[in-house]
Amino acid sequence: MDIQLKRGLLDVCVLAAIKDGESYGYRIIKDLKPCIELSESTLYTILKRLEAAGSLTVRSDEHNGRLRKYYRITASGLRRIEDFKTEWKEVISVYDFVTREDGHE
Amino acid sequence: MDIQLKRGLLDVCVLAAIKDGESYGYRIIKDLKPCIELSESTLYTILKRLEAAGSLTVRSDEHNGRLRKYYRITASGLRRIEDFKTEWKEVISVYDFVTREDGHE
DNA sequence: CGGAATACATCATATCACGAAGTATTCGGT
DNA sequence: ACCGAATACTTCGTGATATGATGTATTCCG
Repeated sequence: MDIQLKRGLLDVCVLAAIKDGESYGYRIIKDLKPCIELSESTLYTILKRLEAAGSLTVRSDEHNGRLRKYYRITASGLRRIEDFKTEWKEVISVYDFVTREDGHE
Repeated sequence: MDIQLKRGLLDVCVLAAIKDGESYGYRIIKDLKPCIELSESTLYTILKRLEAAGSLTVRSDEHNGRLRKYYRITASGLRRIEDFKTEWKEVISVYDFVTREDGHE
């Protein structure tokens, strides 16, 4: 998918990936793979950004002697998904403008 | 609208604004206003980018003693709009993922 | 006469996706 | 027992991009 189009979707995709329960980085990437592809460097940047914004919380835990960071969505993060849905109406109207058959007369 | 969402739409909006006939910068902004807002600096950056990409051609003309640059969409630009429509199917499937009621079980 | 509108241009800045590279552990196959 | 793949997270540099600020110059309207 075009990188510019992805920009508006990635953050909210990551939030959607954890909205039904805690998850961690590597698994988020795999869960999102059928939906949208993103690299590790991209994901961890996004997770940090979302944490800084208060959209999710982090908890470090040991899993088989290996560190894992579990991410959980917050109320603010859920709200962000709702805001996205609201904004989507605008996006659709832009899409309609772009794909309309004939012009502004 | 969220700036990240706009990023995927602006180029194609500008192309859509000239797809039914030549237009110029200031008018494009006004024509797009009901659809999507963009500043002059943004528009002229986009027009330059689209020209470099061969999506449109420019023609300078004098209008009431004042310079005007008229932009016309090319076949490649029209194709770009078609590509956008194709990609939109992916976008919709991402949207469905984000807004699905319940999780990946 | 003056300010708003028209019209285009340049620059600096902030945000962001991504590849590359690194560290460290576990697991499966032979 | 060994080795490569998979797991898991981190940091750094780069390139693309939207935007505000600022500038220049002309026309139109009250």
